[in-house]
Amino acid sequence: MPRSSTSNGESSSFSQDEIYAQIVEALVDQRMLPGTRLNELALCEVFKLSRREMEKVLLKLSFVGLVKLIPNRGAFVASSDASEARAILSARKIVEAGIVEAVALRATGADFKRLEQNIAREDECRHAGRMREAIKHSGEFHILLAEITGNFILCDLMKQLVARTSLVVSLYENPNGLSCWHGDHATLLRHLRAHKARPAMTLMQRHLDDLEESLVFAPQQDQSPDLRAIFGGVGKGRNG
Amino acid sequence: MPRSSTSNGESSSFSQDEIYAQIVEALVDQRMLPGTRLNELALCEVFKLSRREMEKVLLKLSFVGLVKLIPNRGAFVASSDASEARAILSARKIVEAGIVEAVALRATGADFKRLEQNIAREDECRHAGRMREAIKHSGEFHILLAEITGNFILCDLMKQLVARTSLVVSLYENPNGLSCWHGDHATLLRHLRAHKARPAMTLMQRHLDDLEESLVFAPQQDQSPDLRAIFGGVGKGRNG
DNA sequence: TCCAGAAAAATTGTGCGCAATTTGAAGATA
DNA sequence: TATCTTCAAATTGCGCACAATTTTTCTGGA
Repeated sequence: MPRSSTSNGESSSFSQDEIYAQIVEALVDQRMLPGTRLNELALCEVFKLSRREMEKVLLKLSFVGLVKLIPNRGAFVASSDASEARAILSARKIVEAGIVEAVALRATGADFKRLEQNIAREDECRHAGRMREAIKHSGEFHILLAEITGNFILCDLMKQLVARTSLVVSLYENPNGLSCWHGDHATLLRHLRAHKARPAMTLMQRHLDDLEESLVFAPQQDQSPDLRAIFGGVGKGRNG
Repeated sequence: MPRSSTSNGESSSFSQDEIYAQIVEALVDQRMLPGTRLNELALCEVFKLSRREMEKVLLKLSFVGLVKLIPNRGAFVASSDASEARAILSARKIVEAGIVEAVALRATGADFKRLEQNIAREDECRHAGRMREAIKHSGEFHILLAEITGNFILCDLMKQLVARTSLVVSLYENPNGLSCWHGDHATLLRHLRAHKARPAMTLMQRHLDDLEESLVFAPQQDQSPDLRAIFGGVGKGRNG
């Protein structure tokens, strides 16, 4: 008998890793906003997973800071306060400066090709007005840089940090700001191709500085806003 | 009734975090070498923890790469191959360069004091011949640097990387090498006090380069060496 | 209508026990 | 003696059921 069956034989039966990836993707795509409660049984139902296995997935998500587990209350999409948000971006500045330096010194033609393709895809989405997809590609650019270093530890770390950044942006992005520093990636790629490490590092630093400055850390909502708080007090009556 | 009871009322009852820390400490102190099997029930017995809770601790240890969980076989102290060992050190070079730069630019007198005390303690142990303790302090120096940045993400990351480095060293250290670059920390502190970021970064880089070069990646043992492998083939007969 | 207080429902926490697998040892055969 | 097979012991994997807690709903009084 296959190991991952859930008492009905025809389930789609994803593996734990796949489900972890799917949830991360949903968070990155901002389909679930910070503070959203992740009902364990509902997740089990959706993914056809036992509670025990889902518990492990949620544990992993909490270890990487994407989910907060509150005893006896359950799992919530992580909702960073300003200090934590700044720590995430600060960590990125430090780590990505090093990554960019390594890439500038050691990347090959095939690597540049991958970066180029990513930028092309992002532009494509952006011009087609599919901003959500464009933002996703934008994040993947940074992960791609980590991949090019060939260091799986940095790669995992960047996946975490990019995902957490996505949550932070959805919490604190300036609704007026147009978040339009999308030329940066292309410029960075030129620096990398020319093996100009120092300018590449400076640009990455400024890229992340700009992102941080585009955020507005006004106290807009509570530490752990529930669904009710997010969707307002309209949900009380059940009639149309 | 207290939540963490294990059916006998008088247990020492550590929390999960405390036990996690204790195991990490044992690994860092090289009281358990890479490849050592961590028997779940035995750990439950020692720490007076239920299997379920211990499972979570082991899961966390595996997430940070200190333990490898093999399905149906259990938990083993992580035994990195050469490629993984290099990745760990390479990640440290990139991250710690950034940390050192941040510390050089922003650290205060109190921070320098902490570093100074750490160096003093390490020297003390070294001169007293308590090398194991000296090595531990040496590792803590690097964690201290991360703490001084005030960035908890970098701090957690460095704790992981230092611990994993300790495992790598115990696997690959050159038995002839004396591993005597212990003046580096003091020199680094001087650079930091003088806010000389660039020399400090270069020194840290060289410090880690030296560490890496002191390792010998000869194929000395298998991927998952069991206790038998470690303690040789002498254990078959039971008579003295 | 509004606000405590209590009962009910929903949800999470976790020990227990068995199934599945691996490990170790004993036995058979050449 | 060495090697393969077989069987028993040890160990991990995991569903289940109940306990503990929180959340929601219901109720009565001001």
